[in-house]
Amino acid sequence: MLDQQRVDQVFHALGDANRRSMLERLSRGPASVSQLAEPMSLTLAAVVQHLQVLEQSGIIRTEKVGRVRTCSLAPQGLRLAERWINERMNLWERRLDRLGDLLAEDTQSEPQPKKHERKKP
Amino acid sequence: MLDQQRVDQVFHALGDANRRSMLERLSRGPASVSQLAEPMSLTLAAVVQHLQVLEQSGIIRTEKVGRVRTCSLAPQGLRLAERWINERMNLWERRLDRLGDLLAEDTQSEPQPKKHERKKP
DNA sequence: CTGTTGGTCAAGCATGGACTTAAGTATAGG
DNA sequence: CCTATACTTAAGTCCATGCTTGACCAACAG
Repeated sequence: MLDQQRVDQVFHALGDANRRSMLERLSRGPASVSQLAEPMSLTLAAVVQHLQVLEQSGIIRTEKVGRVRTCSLAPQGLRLAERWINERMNLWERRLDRLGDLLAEDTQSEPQPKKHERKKP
Repeated sequence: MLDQQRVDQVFHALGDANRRSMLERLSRGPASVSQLAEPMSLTLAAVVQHLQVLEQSGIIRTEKVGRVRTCSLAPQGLRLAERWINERMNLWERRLDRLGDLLAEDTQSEPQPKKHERKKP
C-alpha cells in the first residue's frame, strides 16, 4: 500500500483533459514534444509541464536524443489506475452477489420479494 | 464521443485522494454521509461537497430517506474510466505487436533497422 | 413543546495548478 | 561561425478547487 502515492499521482495526472488528449495521441505511437504540442491550443512550455506530470506519475516515458525528446506510453502506469478501479468494482460486485445469495436464502422461509427493494415511508 | 464530458468528470473526480478514500469505503458497502465523514479529517460540509462531485460524475448514487442520505457505488461510472484506460492500453499494445511483426520480417532479409535511429554522441 | 441529530446552503479564504511570456541552452545544418 | 530548431527554465498571473465557518432546516426523541 505504499504506492498510494503513485496511485495519487496517476489519477491526478489523468484528471486533466489536455493530458488525456496527449495520452490519446501517444497511444497511437511515440511523438516528440512539438508533435504533441501542435494539435493543442497551448504553448510549448505548457505542454512540457504536462509531460513532466505524466512522466513523474509513470504514465509515460521520455528519452532525449539530440535535441528532440521523444515520448511514449508506459502502460504500467495506466495499469496501476486500472487495477485500483478493478479492485473497487470487484469488491462492490462481490458484495452485491453475497447480498443476493442471502436474500435468496431468506425467500425460502419468508414471502419476501426477490430483489433489493425499499419501501417509501 | 459525446461522453467525453462524462469521462472528464469521472477522472476529475478520481483525481482527489479524499474522494478516492470515500470510494474505498463505499466499495465495502453503502454508508451515510456522517459515516463517510467520521474517519476523515474534514468537516461534514466538505465531505458533502466531495459527494456532490462524485454523484454528478455518476460514480456514486445517493438516496435520502428521512434525514439520512445513504450513498452507494454506481459501478457504471467507474466502468467509464476503466474503458478509457483499456482502450488506450489496447491501442498501444496492439501497436507494439504490429511493430514486433515488422521487425521480425525485416530481420529475415536485412540485418539493419529500418527507421530513423541515432547514436548517442 | 424543546433539544439533538443529520444534513444543507452560502459566503469567503487560501492555496494550488494551468498557462503565459520571456530569456536561456544545446544541437543540427549550412 | 551563424542561424534556426527544439526544447528548457524561471517568474508571474489568474482562476478553480478544497476547505472552513456559521446560519439554517427537517426529522426524530423525550
